[in-house]
Amino acid sequence: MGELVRNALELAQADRELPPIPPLELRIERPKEREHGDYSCNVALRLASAVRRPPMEVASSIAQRILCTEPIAEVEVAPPGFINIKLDADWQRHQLLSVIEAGPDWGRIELGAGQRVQIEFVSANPTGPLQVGNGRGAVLGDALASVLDAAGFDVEREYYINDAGAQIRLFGRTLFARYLQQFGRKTSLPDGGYQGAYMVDLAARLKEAFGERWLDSADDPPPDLSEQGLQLMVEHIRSDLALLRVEFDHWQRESALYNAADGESIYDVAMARLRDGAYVIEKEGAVWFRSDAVGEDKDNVLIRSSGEPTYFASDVAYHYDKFLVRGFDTVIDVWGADHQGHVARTKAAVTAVGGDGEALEVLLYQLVHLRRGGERVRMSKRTGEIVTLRELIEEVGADAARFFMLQRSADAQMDFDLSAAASADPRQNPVSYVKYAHARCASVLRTAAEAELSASSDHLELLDSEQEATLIGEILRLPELVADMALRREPHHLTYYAQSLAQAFTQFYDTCRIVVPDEPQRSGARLTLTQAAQAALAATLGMLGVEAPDEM
RNA sequence: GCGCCCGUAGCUCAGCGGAUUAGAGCGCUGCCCUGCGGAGGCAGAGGUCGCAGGUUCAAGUCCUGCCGGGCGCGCCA
Repeated sequence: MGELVRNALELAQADRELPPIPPLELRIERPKEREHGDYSCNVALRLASAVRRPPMEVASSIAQRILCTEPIAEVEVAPPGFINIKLDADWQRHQLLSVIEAGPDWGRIELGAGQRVQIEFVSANPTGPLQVGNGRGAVLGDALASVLDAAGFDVEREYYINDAGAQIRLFGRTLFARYLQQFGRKTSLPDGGYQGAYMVDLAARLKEAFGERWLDSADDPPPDLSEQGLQLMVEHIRSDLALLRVEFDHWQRESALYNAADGESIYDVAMARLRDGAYVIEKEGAVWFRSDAVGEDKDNVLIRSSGEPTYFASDVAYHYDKFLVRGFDTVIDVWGADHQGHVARTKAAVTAVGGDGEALEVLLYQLVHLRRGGERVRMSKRTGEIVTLRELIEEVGADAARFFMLQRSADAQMDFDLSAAASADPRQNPVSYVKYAHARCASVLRTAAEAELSASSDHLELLDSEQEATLIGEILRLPELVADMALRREPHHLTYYAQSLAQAFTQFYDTCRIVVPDEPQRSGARLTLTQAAQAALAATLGMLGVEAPDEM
C-alpha cells in the first residue's frame, strides 16, 4: 500500500506536477472512521510546505495517479489533505477464502525472512520456585516469540540457568543442612540460607532417592548433592512454566560456559577477546571492564580480587556465545525492570567481544502487583498470601494468567486483578469472551452441518451488512498487526485485537442469522465468514497461548 | 544526586516514527430474550490526556523544565 502511494508520488514528480523533494517516510494508517476508507495517508500534508502548494492540491496530484485497480476501489482526497483509500469490498470478501485456507496459520507473514532470533526469558535463579513477577516475563517472552515466529523469523526460546557462583553454593549448603536434618542431625541453616519450605521438600526427595549417600560427606556442600538438588529445582521450574504453557527450545547452563571442551572455554575466549581489544583494566586487585567506552561513569568488575568471575563476566561470555558462537542475528533478552542498569554495559560488552551491540535488544518489563477486587494483595509469605507463579496459575488458570499479563505494555506497571481473572463470567473476564466467540463459531458450524448447510463462496456479495463488513475488516487486518507487533516487539496488542475481533464476530452473530435453511446462498456466504472468523480467532489465541475451545 | 519507566473516564489500562470527531474493559443509567449457545446486544452519562513552556499549518503523541509514583545506581545475583 505504501508503495502504491510512493509510486504515485514519484509519477507526479516525473510529470512535473510536483517538484522533486527529498524522499521521506511514507506512513499509511488505518483510520478509525469507516468513512475515511480502509487506509489513509497524510503525505500531502507533510509535503505541502516543502513544495509550497496547498495540501489539497498536492493530495489530488498524488491521488490521481494511484491506480484504481483490483484491491483498490476508490481513492479520495479529504480535507485538510488526506488521501483516503477504500478497498474493493468484493475483493475483501474473497480474501476470506485465503483466511480459511490458512486456518490457524492465518496472519503468518514472511517479514522475518528466516532471520535467526533468540529470545531469552525468565532465566530466574534455580534456587527457588518462580514468583508471580517471573510469570510476566514468561508470558511476555513466550508471546513475543510466537509473534516473531508468525512474522517469519526463526525463533529460539531460551532459559539461562545461573548454576554457578555464590548463590548456587549457598543453595547447596542450605540443601545439605536440610538433608542432614532429614536424618535427625542438629544442623542449622547457613547464614542467609534459603528459608522456604520447598528446600525441606527437596531434601526429603533426595533422601528418598539417594538414602544416606551424603550423610557423612566432608564437603559442604557435596557437589553431587548440589547437582541433584539443582536438577530437581530446574525440573520444578520447568513444570511451573509448562503449567503456563511456556516451553523452551534450549536450557543453557551458565556452568557450561566455563567447561573447556577443547582447551578453552567460552568464558576464556570471551575474556581473551576483551583483553585483546583493550577493554579491560586491572586495578585494586580486580579485573574491570572499561565502561568509559560506553559512556558509563563507573567501570564494572569482571573478575573479583578473589579470582572469581562476577555475574557480569558470565554474561559477557554468554552473549559472546549467543552472537559469535551460535550466530544469532538478533538476541532479545527479557529482563525485569530492576535489571535496567545492566543494559548499557551488556550491549557494550557485546560490541567489545566482536558482536554488534545493536543486535542485542533488552525488553524490560515493570513490576506486577496483585489485587483482589479493590484490595491490594501483599505478596508475602508471612501473610499467607499468594506468592508463587504456581499459586497464581492454580487460582486463575493458565489462560487468564497469560491474557491478563499481556494486557499491559511491558513498560507499564501492572495491577493483576485476581478476582476478575478467576471469574469465568465474560462480563468480568475478557478471556472468556474471546474463547466464547471461538466456541460459538464452532457451535454455529456444527448446527449448520446438522441442517446440511455448507459454506460456499458463490455468493459472498451477500455479506453486505455493516456488521459483516466490520468483521471482514477485523479478520483481514491480522497480518498487518503481526508485522507491527513483531517490529515493535509488542505482543500486548494481541489482547486488544482478540477482543475487538471477538466483538465483531459477536455483533455479526447477533444481527445476522447464519443458519437459515430457506436461504442456502446467504447461509453459505455467512458460513464462509464464520469459518474465517474462527480461523482468525484461533490464530490469535494461538499466539496468545490461550486455548481455543470448540465448546465451553 | 544521576539513570530508566509510568502519570489519559470512578477503577484498570490501550492509543503505533504527530493529523480527519480522544478509545476499551469493568463499574454506573436506560432499553432489548416467541430465533444458530443471552456467558449476549443497543443506547447513554463520565476526560482541562499530571503541570508549565516550546517546535509545528496540526501535539495525548516530539523537545525542555517542574510535580507525583515505581525501579535501579555493589569486588550481590
